[in-house]
Amino acid sequence: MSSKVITRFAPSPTGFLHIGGVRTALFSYLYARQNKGIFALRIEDTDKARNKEEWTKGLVDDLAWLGLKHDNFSKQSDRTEIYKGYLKKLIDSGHAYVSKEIPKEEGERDEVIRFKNPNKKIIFTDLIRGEVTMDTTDLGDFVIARSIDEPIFHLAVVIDDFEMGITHVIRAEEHISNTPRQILIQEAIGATRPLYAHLPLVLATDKSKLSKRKHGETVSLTYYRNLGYLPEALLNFVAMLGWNPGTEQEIFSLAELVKEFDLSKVQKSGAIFNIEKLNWFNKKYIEMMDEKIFAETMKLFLPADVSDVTAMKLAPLLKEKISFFAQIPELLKNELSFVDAVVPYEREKLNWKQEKNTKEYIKKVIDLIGYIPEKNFTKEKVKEAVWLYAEEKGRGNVLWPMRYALSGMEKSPDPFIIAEILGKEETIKRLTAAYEAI
RNA sequence: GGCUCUAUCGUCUAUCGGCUAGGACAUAUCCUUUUCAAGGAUAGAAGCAGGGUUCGACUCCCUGUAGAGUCACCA
Repeated sequence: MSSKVITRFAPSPTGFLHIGGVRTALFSYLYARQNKGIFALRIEDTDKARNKEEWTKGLVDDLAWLGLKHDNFSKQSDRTEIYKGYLKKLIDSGHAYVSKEIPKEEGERDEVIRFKNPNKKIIFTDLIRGEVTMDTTDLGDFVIARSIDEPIFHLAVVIDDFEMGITHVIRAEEHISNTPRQILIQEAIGATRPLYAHLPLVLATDKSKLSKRKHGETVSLTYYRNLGYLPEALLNFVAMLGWNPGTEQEIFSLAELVKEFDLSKVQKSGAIFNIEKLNWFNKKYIEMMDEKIFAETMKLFLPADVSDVTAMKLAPLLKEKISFFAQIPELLKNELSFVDAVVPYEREKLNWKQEKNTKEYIKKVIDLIGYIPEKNFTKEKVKEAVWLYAEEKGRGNVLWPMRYALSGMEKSPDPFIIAEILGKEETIKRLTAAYEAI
């Protein structure tokens, strides 16, 4: 019988879900799903001093937002009795002992439980790195519990992985040096050894491990979530950090990742988190977004004073411009500020290059679009009304002043879409103002 | 410092002994275009160093170098 694959993601609730954690969770999820296995979420909250219930909620919520559904959920704080049983057995069998200590720091006990280190060489196979050998001698008799009721990380991990039947421990590279001592504990309690896969680290631009202390809030998923990055884009981006299918495909849905992901193709070296690439992925996913969903999401980032009608007209424009939603207010304030009011402009700039007949062109444009019924004032209709004339007189000669009169800016979207956004009345008003100014 | 891991364009990476070293992001230029953006095209840009092994090494081995991780009564 081949045992069913069971993977787990085991964060500690001491802060926001870390971007590296996102990838660890994703790879564990992918591996479980592609093998029709189980993906477990386990909250490692043995350190009472640092944990907060709200972080647990945040972790669960973030994972749900990403679409990484877990099949079962557990919390180490619910399992102290179980650890206690193992701890007793370990002490009775001589694998562990109560040790008198001299507390070095505040909060430290004068009595802890240490593991009796057999001081041997541990060799384990890592699915990504191959064979790793370490001598546990230099570990000494390490602490496995603060007291009989308070196990620490190493003990709890081993017991849980064993009891939950975890077959594949997929975790970050920083745990590689913890593995030998965990294997020692496994052997002492008679647990089977899971398969290990230590993922390369996600690095900051300076090549150091992304850490909250050093790199601030930009290491948390929440940060990107709040900026309006899409979960699909984040997942896709993070998946390509350290893994690739060996083909030239870059855009992958979660379902495709489940199909294509290959643990043995995971990179050995750390990957720098490159925001530019994330932006590119996110832009691609925004392009693929359904219009309605885009509009709804967009509203969350729109300043309160933008009316729903204007918002709807703005949507297609914004959709092709932004990389992430939080860029919207800034865009509205600068590039798209003409929506609210005429931007004061320089009269001479109404002329396309050295053109002298601008006044005449503007007049004609006002006439042409005047025939369009107000309720039918769309960018297609406006273009239709003006296009032939523009072709005749030279597109630049006609369209540049039209656009400049409407936006007051040298760079802006095309005049037709601006006209639609402004509406007939405002469009004619602005064109007339330009006509009179020149 | 000990232990461990890692090492191809600026960044993410392909190559599992045959390479004119491929792709993507970013950058630059050009085209398209009323401007911007988008789109299209093109360009520049890499095998850490030194030894082996081999007909042939980016690929395998060794040494060095560099970087990272870890050395808690955190996880």
